[in-house]
Amino acid sequence: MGRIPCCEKENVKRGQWTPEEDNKLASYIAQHGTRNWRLIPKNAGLQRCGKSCRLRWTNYLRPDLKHGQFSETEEHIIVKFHSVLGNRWSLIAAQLPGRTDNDVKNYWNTKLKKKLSGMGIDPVTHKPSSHRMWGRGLGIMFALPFSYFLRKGYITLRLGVQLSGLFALGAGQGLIGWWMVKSGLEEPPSEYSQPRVSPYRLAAHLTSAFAIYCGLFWTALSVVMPEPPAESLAWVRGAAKVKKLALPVSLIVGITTISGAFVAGNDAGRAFNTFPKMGDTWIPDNIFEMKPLLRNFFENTATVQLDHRLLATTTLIAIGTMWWFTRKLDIHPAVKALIGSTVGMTAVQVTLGVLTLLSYVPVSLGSAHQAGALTLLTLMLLLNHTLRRPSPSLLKSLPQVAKSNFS
DNA sequence: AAACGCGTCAACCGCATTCGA
DNA sequence: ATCGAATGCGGTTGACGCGTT
Repeated sequence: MGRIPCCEKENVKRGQWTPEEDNKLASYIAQHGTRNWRLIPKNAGLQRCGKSCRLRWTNYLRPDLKHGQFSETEEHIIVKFHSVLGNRWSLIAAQLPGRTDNDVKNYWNTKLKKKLSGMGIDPVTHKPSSHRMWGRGLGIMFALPFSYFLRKGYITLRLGVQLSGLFALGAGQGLIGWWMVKSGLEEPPSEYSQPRVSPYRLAAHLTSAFAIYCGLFWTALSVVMPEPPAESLAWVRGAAKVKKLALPVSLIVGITTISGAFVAGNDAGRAFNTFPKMGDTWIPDNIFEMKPLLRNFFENTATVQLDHRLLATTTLIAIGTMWWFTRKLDIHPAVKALIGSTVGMTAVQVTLGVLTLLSYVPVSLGSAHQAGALTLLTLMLLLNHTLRRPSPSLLKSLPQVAKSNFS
Protein backbone atom coordinates (compact mmCIF):
# COMPACT_ATOMS: atom_id res chain seq x y z
CA MET A 1 0.00 0.00 0.00
CA GLY A 2 2.26 2.77 -1.15
CA ARG A 3 0.56 5.78 0.33
CA ILE A 4 1.29 9.06 -1.36
CA PRO A 5 2.13 11.62 1.34
CA CYS A 6 -0.03 14.56 0.38
CA CYS A 7 0.63 15.47 -3.19
CA GLU A 8 1.32 13.16 -6.06
CA LYS A 9 4.49 14.94 -7.02
CA GLU A 10 7.61 12.88 -6.51
CA ASN A 11 10.11 15.72 -6.44
CA VAL A 12 8.86 17.50 -3.34
CA LYS A 13 11.32 18.46 -0.65
CA ARG A 14 10.54 17.72 2.95
CA GLY A 15 12.02 18.63 6.28
CA GLN A 16 13.43 21.87 7.55
CA TRP A 17 12.98 25.03 5.49
CA THR A 18 16.05 26.91 4.30
CA PRO A 19 16.22 30.72 4.44
CA GLU A 20 16.17 30.80 0.62
CA GLU A 21 12.92 28.87 0.52
CA ASP A 22 11.48 31.14 3.18
CA ASN A 23 12.39 34.18 1.06
CA LYS A 24 10.85 32.73 -2.06
CA LEU A 25 7.63 31.86 -0.28
CA ALA A 26 7.38 35.12 1.64
CA SER A 27 8.00 37.32 -1.37
CA TYR A 28 5.60 35.31 -3.51
CA ILE A 29 2.87 35.63 -0.91
CA ALA A 30 3.62 39.32 -0.44
CA GLN A 31 2.84 39.77 -4.14
CA HIS A 32 0.06 37.32 -4.80
CA GLY A 33 -1.50 36.54 -1.44
CA THR A 34 -2.55 33.10 -0.30
CA ARG A 35 -5.12 32.22 -2.85
CA ASN A 36 -4.51 28.61 -3.80
CA TRP A 37 -1.94 26.67 -1.78
CA ARG A 38 -1.68 24.00 -4.44
CA LEU A 39 -0.39 26.50 -6.97
CA ILE A 40 1.83 28.52 -4.70
CA PRO A 41 4.88 26.22 -4.64
CA LYS A 42 4.70 25.79 -8.44
CA ASN A 43 4.50 29.49 -9.12
CA ALA A 44 7.02 30.46 -6.47
CA GLY A 45 9.51 27.92 -7.78
CA LEU A 46 9.56 25.76 -4.67
CA GLN A 47 10.03 22.00 -4.58
CA ARG A 48 7.44 21.68 -1.84
CA CYS A 49 3.90 20.51 -1.56
CA GLY A 50 1.24 23.12 -0.95
CA LYS A 51 0.44 21.83 2.48
CA SER A 52 4.00 22.24 3.61
CA CYS A 53 4.01 25.83 2.31
CA ARG A 54 0.80 26.67 4.12
CA LEU A 55 2.17 25.28 7.37
CA ARG A 56 5.41 27.19 7.00
CA TRP A 57 3.53 30.40 6.31
CA THR A 58 0.90 30.15 9.02
CA ASN A 59 3.23 28.89 11.72
CA TYR A 60 6.38 30.80 10.99
CA LEU A 61 6.52 33.32 8.18
CA ARG A 62 3.25 35.19 8.72
CA PRO A 63 4.26 38.77 9.60
CA ASP A 64 1.76 39.14 12.44
CA LEU A 65 3.28 36.33 14.50
CA LYS A 66 4.86 36.75 17.89
CA HIS A 67 7.96 34.67 18.29
CA GLY A 68 9.43 35.08 21.77
CA GLN A 69 8.56 33.43 25.06
CA PHE A 70 5.00 33.26 26.24
CA SER A 71 4.19 35.97 28.76
CA GLU A 72 2.62 35.36 32.12
CA THR A 73 -0.70 36.74 30.88
CA GLU A 74 -0.67 34.50 27.83
CA GLU A 75 0.07 31.55 30.06
CA HIS A 76 -2.93 32.33 32.25
CA ILE A 77 -5.16 32.65 29.22
CA ILE A 78 -4.04 29.27 27.91
CA VAL A 79 -4.67 27.56 31.23
CA LYS A 80 -8.03 29.23 31.66
CA PHE A 81 -9.30 28.39 28.20
CA HIS A 82 -7.87 24.91 28.27
CA SER A 83 -9.82 24.22 31.42
CA VAL A 84 -13.09 24.86 29.57
CA LEU A 85 -12.18 23.96 25.99
CA GLY A 86 -9.77 21.05 26.43
CA ASN A 87 -7.33 20.41 23.60
CA ARG A 88 -9.02 22.81 21.18
CA TRP A 89 -5.77 24.44 20.25
CA SER A 90 -7.01 26.66 17.47
CA LEU A 91 -9.77 28.07 19.65
CA ILE A 92 -7.30 28.75 22.42
CA ALA A 93 -4.81 30.28 19.99
CA ALA A 94 -7.57 32.57 18.76
CA GLN A 95 -7.51 34.23 22.17
CA LEU A 96 -3.83 34.99 21.79
CA PRO A 97 -3.05 37.40 18.96
CA GLY A 98 0.12 36.38 17.18
CA ARG A 99 0.18 32.80 18.42
CA THR A 100 -0.68 29.70 16.41
CA ASP A 101 -2.37 26.53 17.47
CA ASN A 102 0.92 24.71 17.03
CA ASP A 103 2.71 27.14 19.35
CA VAL A 104 0.06 26.81 22.00
CA LYS A 105 -0.03 23.04 21.73
CA ASN A 106 3.75 22.77 22.00
CA TYR A 107 3.87 25.14 24.92
CA TRP A 108 1.16 23.23 26.69
CA ASN A 109 2.76 19.85 26.14
CA THR A 110 6.29 20.85 27.05
CA LYS A 111 5.83 23.40 29.83
CA LEU A 112 2.37 23.99 31.17
CA LYS A 113 1.41 20.37 31.78
CA LYS A 114 4.43 19.89 34.03
CA LYS A 115 3.94 23.19 35.72
CA LEU A 116 0.33 22.42 36.58
CA SER A 117 0.99 18.94 37.89
CA GLY A 118 3.86 20.42 39.87
CA MET A 119 1.35 22.72 41.53
CA GLY A 120 -0.79 19.73 42.40
CA ILE A 121 -3.31 20.33 39.64
CA ASP A 122 -4.18 17.59 37.22
CA PRO A 123 -3.60 18.99 33.72
CA VAL A 124 -6.47 16.99 32.21
CA THR A 125 -9.24 17.78 34.66
CA HIS A 126 -7.82 21.04 36.08
CA LYS A 127 -8.75 19.78 39.52
CA PRO A 128 -6.36 19.42 42.44
CA SER A 129 -4.73 16.03 42.18
CA SER A 130 -5.83 13.18 44.36
CA HIS A 131 -2.95 13.34 46.83
CA ARG A 132 -3.90 16.83 47.84
CA MET A 133 -7.56 16.01 48.00
CA TRP A 134 -6.78 13.12 50.29
CA GLY A 135 -4.84 15.50 52.49
CA ARG A 136 -7.75 17.88 52.75
CA GLY A 137 -10.22 15.05 53.10
CA LEU A 138 -8.23 13.70 56.00
CA GLY A 139 -8.47 17.05 57.74
CA ILE A 140 -12.25 16.86 57.56
CA MET A 141 -12.32 13.18 58.50
CA PHE A 142 -10.43 14.18 61.60
CA ALA A 143 -12.22 17.38 62.50
CA LEU A 144 -15.82 16.22 62.14
CA PRO A 145 -15.70 13.20 64.46
CA PHE A 146 -13.47 15.17 66.81
CA SER A 147 -16.04 17.91 67.27
CA TYR A 148 -18.78 15.32 67.63
CA PHE A 149 -17.00 13.39 70.36
CA LEU A 150 -15.96 16.62 72.02
CA ARG A 151 -19.57 17.72 72.29
CA LYS A 152 -20.54 14.31 73.61
CA GLY A 153 -17.92 14.72 76.30
CA TYR A 154 -15.95 11.63 75.37
CA ILE A 155 -12.68 13.49 75.12
CA THR A 156 -10.65 14.17 78.23
CA LEU A 157 -8.53 17.29 78.48
CA ARG A 158 -5.34 15.30 78.04
CA LEU A 159 -6.64 13.47 74.97
CA GLY A 160 -8.00 16.71 73.57
CA VAL A 161 -4.59 18.35 73.81
CA GLN A 162 -2.95 15.34 72.18
CA LEU A 163 -5.44 15.23 69.34
CA SER A 164 -5.22 18.97 68.75
CA GLY A 165 -1.46 18.65 68.55
CA LEU A 166 -1.81 15.90 65.99
CA PHE A 167 -4.27 17.98 64.00
CA ALA A 168 -1.80 20.86 63.98
CA LEU A 169 0.89 18.48 62.76
CA GLY A 170 -1.46 17.39 59.99
CA ALA A 171 -2.07 20.97 58.95
CA GLY A 172 1.67 21.56 59.06
CA GLN A 173 2.09 18.54 56.84
CA GLY A 174 -0.11 20.20 54.24
CA LEU A 175 2.07 23.29 54.42
CA ILE A 176 5.26 21.27 54.04
CA GLY A 177 3.73 19.53 51.04
CA TRP A 178 2.91 22.85 49.43
CA TRP A 179 6.35 24.19 50.27
CA MET A 180 7.82 21.01 48.81
CA VAL A 181 6.25 21.20 45.36
CA LYS A 182 6.97 24.91 45.33
CA SER A 183 10.65 24.09 45.43
CA GLY A 184 10.17 21.96 42.35
CA LEU A 185 8.83 24.95 40.48
CA GLU A 186 11.31 27.63 41.32
CA GLU A 187 13.88 28.48 38.72
CA PRO A 188 16.96 26.34 39.15
CA PRO A 189 19.87 28.17 40.79
CA SER A 190 22.11 27.61 37.78
CA GLU A 191 21.12 27.21 34.16
CA TYR A 192 22.18 23.61 33.98
CA SER A 193 20.46 21.74 36.77
CA GLN A 194 16.96 20.46 36.56
CA PRO A 195 14.43 22.14 38.79
CA ARG A 196 13.40 19.44 41.19
CA VAL A 197 11.85 18.97 44.56
CA SER A 198 14.29 19.85 47.32
CA PRO A 199 15.55 16.71 49.08
CA TYR A 200 15.17 18.41 52.45
CA ARG A 201 11.55 19.25 51.89
CA LEU A 202 10.68 15.81 50.58
CA ALA A 203 12.43 14.27 53.57
CA ALA A 204 10.60 16.66 55.88
CA HIS A 205 7.25 15.77 54.31
CA LEU A 206 7.95 12.06 54.65
CA THR A 207 9.33 12.29 58.18
CA SER A 208 6.40 14.39 59.25
CA ALA A 209 4.01 11.84 57.76
CA PHE A 210 5.67 9.08 59.75
CA ALA A 211 5.62 11.19 62.89
CA ILE A 212 1.92 11.93 62.54
CA TYR A 213 1.20 8.29 61.96
CA CYS A 214 3.17 7.32 65.06
CA GLY A 215 1.39 9.96 67.11
CA LEU A 216 -2.02 8.81 65.93
CA PHE A 217 -1.24 5.18 66.48
CA TRP A 218 0.12 5.75 69.97
CA THR A 219 -2.84 7.89 70.95
CA ALA A 220 -5.27 5.33 69.60
CA LEU A 221 -3.51 2.55 71.49
CA SER A 222 -3.71 4.55 74.69
CA VAL A 223 -7.42 5.03 74.27
CA VAL A 224 -8.03 1.36 73.54
CA MET A 225 -5.58 0.02 76.12
CA PRO A 226 -5.25 2.45 79.01
CA GLU A 227 -3.27 -0.16 80.98
CA PRO A 228 -0.52 -2.37 79.64
CA PRO A 229 -1.14 -6.11 79.80
CA ALA A 230 0.35 -7.06 83.14
CA GLU A 231 -0.70 -10.07 85.07
CA SER A 232 2.04 -10.38 87.62
CA LEU A 233 4.77 -8.34 89.24
CA ALA A 234 7.33 -10.67 87.71
CA TRP A 235 6.13 -9.80 84.23
CA VAL A 236 6.13 -6.11 85.09
CA ARG A 237 9.79 -6.40 86.17
CA GLY A 238 10.53 -8.31 82.97
CA ALA A 239 8.86 -5.62 80.89
CA ALA A 240 10.99 -2.97 82.55
CA LYS A 241 14.13 -4.84 81.54
CA VAL A 242 12.98 -5.24 77.95
CA LYS A 243 12.09 -1.57 77.86
CA LYS A 244 15.71 -0.58 78.50
CA LEU A 245 16.56 -2.27 75.20
CA ALA A 246 13.40 -1.49 73.29
CA LEU A 247 13.66 2.28 73.70
CA PRO A 248 17.11 2.71 72.14
CA VAL A 249 16.29 0.18 69.45
CA SER A 250 13.17 2.18 68.56
CA LEU A 251 15.30 5.27 68.32
CA ILE A 252 17.60 3.52 65.85
CA VAL A 253 14.60 2.36 63.82
CA GLY A 254 13.32 5.93 63.75
CA ILE A 255 16.64 7.35 62.63
CA THR A 256 16.96 4.71 59.94
CA THR A 257 13.50 5.62 58.68
CA ILE A 258 14.41 9.29 58.46
CA SER A 259 17.61 8.39 56.69
CA GLY A 260 15.44 6.44 54.25
CA ALA A 261 13.44 9.59 53.65
CA PHE A 262 16.65 11.32 52.62
CA VAL A 263 17.49 8.45 50.29
CA ALA A 264 14.11 9.03 48.67
CA GLY A 265 14.61 12.80 48.62
CA ASN A 266 17.93 12.49 46.83
CA ASP A 267 16.88 9.64 44.55
CA ALA A 268 19.92 8.01 46.06
CA GLY A 269 18.60 4.54 45.27
CA ARG A 270 19.35 5.06 41.60
CA ALA A 271 23.10 4.85 42.05
CA PHE A 272 25.37 2.13 43.41
CA ASN A 273 22.87 -0.60 42.61
CA THR A 274 25.03 -3.34 44.07
CA PHE A 275 25.11 -5.08 47.40
CA PRO A 276 26.92 -5.44 49.74
CA LYS A 277 29.62 -3.39 48.02
CA MET A 278 28.82 0.03 46.59
CA GLY A 279 30.02 -0.35 43.02
CA ASP A 280 33.55 -1.71 43.19
CA THR A 281 34.34 -0.50 46.67
CA TRP A 282 32.88 -0.80 50.12
CA ILE A 283 33.02 2.92 50.66
CA PRO A 284 32.82 5.27 47.67
CA ASP A 285 35.68 7.76 47.67
CA ASN A 286 33.57 10.84 47.08
CA ILE A 287 31.48 10.61 50.21
CA PHE A 288 33.02 13.76 51.69
CA GLU A 289 33.35 15.64 48.45
CA MET A 290 30.96 18.50 49.26
CA LYS A 291 32.25 21.64 50.90
CA PRO A 292 30.70 21.91 54.32
CA LEU A 293 31.26 18.34 55.48
CA LEU A 294 27.79 18.11 56.96
CA ARG A 295 26.13 18.71 53.61
CA ASN A 296 27.31 15.31 52.40
CA PHE A 297 25.00 13.58 54.85
CA PHE A 298 21.94 15.23 53.35
CA GLU A 299 22.76 15.89 49.71
CA ASN A 300 25.53 13.58 48.56
CA THR A 301 23.96 10.55 46.93
CA ALA A 302 26.81 8.26 47.90
CA THR A 303 26.93 9.37 51.53
CA VAL A 304 23.18 9.33 51.98
CA GLN A 305 22.97 5.80 50.67
CA LEU A 306 25.96 4.61 52.68
CA ASP A 307 24.35 6.05 55.82
CA HIS A 308 21.16 4.21 55.16
CA ARG A 309 23.03 0.95 54.58
CA LEU A 310 24.95 1.36 57.82
CA LEU A 311 21.89 2.36 59.80
CA ALA A 312 19.84 -0.49 58.38
CA THR A 313 22.56 -2.95 59.30
CA THR A 314 22.75 -1.43 62.76
CA THR A 315 19.00 -1.80 63.11
CA LEU A 316 19.16 -5.42 62.10
CA ILE A 317 21.91 -6.10 64.61
CA ALA A 318 20.20 -4.08 67.34
CA ILE A 319 16.92 -5.89 66.96
CA GLY A 320 18.69 -9.22 66.83
CA THR A 321 20.51 -8.30 70.01
CA MET A 322 17.29 -7.30 71.70
CA TRP A 323 15.79 -10.64 70.82
CA TRP A 324 18.91 -12.51 72.08
CA PHE A 325 19.00 -10.83 75.46
CA THR A 326 15.29 -11.09 76.09
CA ARG A 327 14.71 -14.60 74.87
CA LYS A 328 15.02 -16.22 78.30
CA LEU A 329 13.39 -13.51 80.37
CA ASP A 330 10.15 -14.20 82.16
CA ILE A 331 7.88 -11.82 80.28
CA HIS A 332 4.35 -11.58 79.00
CA PRO A 333 3.92 -13.87 75.96
CA ALA A 334 2.53 -10.94 73.99
CA VAL A 335 5.85 -9.14 74.45
CA LYS A 336 7.74 -12.21 73.27
CA ALA A 337 5.51 -12.45 70.22
CA LEU A 338 6.07 -8.79 69.47
CA ILE A 339 9.83 -9.09 69.72
CA GLY A 340 9.73 -12.08 67.41
CA SER A 341 7.64 -10.11 64.94
CA THR A 342 10.07 -7.20 64.93
CA VAL A 343 12.94 -9.57 64.16
CA GLY A 344 10.99 -11.08 61.29
CA MET A 345 9.83 -7.75 59.98
CA THR A 346 13.33 -6.31 60.08
CA ALA A 347 14.63 -9.23 58.06
CA VAL A 348 11.85 -8.70 55.52
CA GLN A 349 12.52 -4.99 55.42
CA VAL A 350 16.26 -5.37 54.86
CA THR A 351 15.63 -7.90 52.10
CA LEU A 352 13.11 -5.58 50.50
CA GLY A 353 15.55 -2.70 50.69
CA VAL A 354 18.34 -4.65 49.03
CA LEU A 355 15.98 -5.94 46.33
CA THR A 356 14.71 -2.45 45.69
CA LEU A 357 18.23 -1.19 45.27
CA LEU A 358 19.35 -4.06 43.06
CA SER A 359 16.42 -3.58 40.68
CA TYR A 360 16.91 0.19 40.33
CA VAL A 361 13.97 1.24 42.49
CA PRO A 362 10.81 0.20 40.68
CA VAL A 363 7.83 2.01 42.17
CA SER A 364 6.29 -1.23 43.42
CA LEU A 365 9.33 -2.29 45.45
CA GLY A 366 10.04 1.25 46.60
CA SER A 367 6.52 1.55 47.97
CA ALA A 368 6.75 -1.87 49.54
CA HIS A 369 9.97 -0.86 51.27
CA GLN A 370 8.29 2.30 52.54
CA ALA A 371 5.32 0.30 53.75
CA GLY A 372 7.76 -2.06 55.44
CA ALA A 373 9.28 0.85 57.31
CA LEU A 374 5.83 1.83 58.49
CA THR A 375 5.07 -1.71 59.58
CA LEU A 376 8.30 -1.91 61.53
CA LEU A 377 7.62 1.43 63.18
CA THR A 378 4.16 0.17 64.08
CA LEU A 379 5.60 -2.92 65.70
CA MET A 380 8.07 -0.82 67.69
CA LEU A 381 5.24 1.41 68.87
CA LEU A 382 3.18 -1.61 69.86
CA LEU A 383 6.14 -3.04 71.72
CA ASN A 384 6.88 0.15 73.60
CA HIS A 385 3.23 0.68 74.35
CA THR A 386 2.94 -2.83 75.71
CA LEU A 387 5.99 -2.27 77.90
CA ARG A 388 4.63 0.80 79.67
CA ARG A 389 4.61 0.70 83.44
CA PRO A 390 1.16 -0.06 84.84
CA SER A 391 -0.55 2.53 87.02
CA PRO A 392 0.15 2.29 90.80
CA SER A 393 -3.37 1.10 91.51
CA LEU A 394 -3.04 -1.75 89.05
CA LEU A 395 0.40 -2.61 90.42
CA LYS A 396 -0.99 -3.00 93.91
CA SER A 397 -3.55 -5.52 92.75
CA LEU A 398 -1.10 -7.77 90.93
CA PRO A 399 0.07 -11.16 92.20
CA GLN A 400 3.76 -11.99 92.38
CA VAL A 401 3.62 -14.62 89.67
CA ALA A 402 1.09 -15.07 86.93
CA LYS A 403 -1.32 -17.93 87.12
CA SER A 404 0.40 -20.26 84.73
CA ASN A 405 -2.09 -21.36 82.16
CA PHE A 406 0.92 -22.23 80.05
CA SER A 407 4.59 -22.57 80.76
C1' DA B 1 35.27 10.80 23.09
C1' DA B 2 31.26 8.66 21.79
C1' DA B 3 26.99 7.30 23.08
C1' DC B 4 23.03 8.28 25.40
C1' DG B 5 19.02 10.78 27.36
C1' DC B 6 16.08 14.54 27.38
C1' DG B 7 13.48 18.74 26.21
C1' DT B 8 12.08 21.57 22.53
C1' DC B 9 9.79 22.79 18.46
C1' DA B 10 9.07 22.73 13.46
C1' DA B 11 7.09 19.74 10.54
C1' DC B 12 4.28 15.75 9.19
C1' DC B 13 0.17 12.72 8.80
C1' DG B 14 -4.42 11.43 8.44
C1' DC B 15 -8.96 12.58 9.34
C1' DA B 16 -12.79 16.14 9.49
C1' DT B 17 -14.83 20.04 7.69
C1' DT B 18 -15.61 23.51 4.37
C1' DC B 19 -15.53 25.31 -0.18
C1' DG B 20 -16.66 25.94 -4.86
C1' DA B 21 -17.64 24.47 -9.49
C1' DA C 1 -27.51 19.74 -4.33
C1' DT C 2 -23.27 17.09 -4.91
C1' DC C 3 -18.71 15.63 -5.06
C1' DG C 4 -13.91 16.17 -5.21
C1' DA C 5 -10.44 19.47 -3.93
C1' DA C 6 -8.77 22.62 -0.48
C1' DT C 7 -8.23 23.81 4.00
C1' DG C 8 -8.34 23.21 9.03
C1' DC C 9 -7.23 20.63 13.01
C1' DG C 10 -5.02 17.93 16.51
C1' DG C 11 -2.05 14.01 17.57
C1' DT C 12 2.49 12.47 16.66
C1' DT C 13 7.14 12.39 14.83
C1' DG C 14 11.84 13.26 14.46
C1' DA C 15 15.81 16.49 13.93
C1' DC C 16 18.46 19.28 16.71
C1' DG C 17 20.95 21.17 20.61
C1' DC C 18 22.63 20.46 24.98
C1' DG C 19 24.15 18.21 29.02
C1' DT C 20 25.53 13.82 31.12
C1' DT C 21 27.89 9.38 31.50
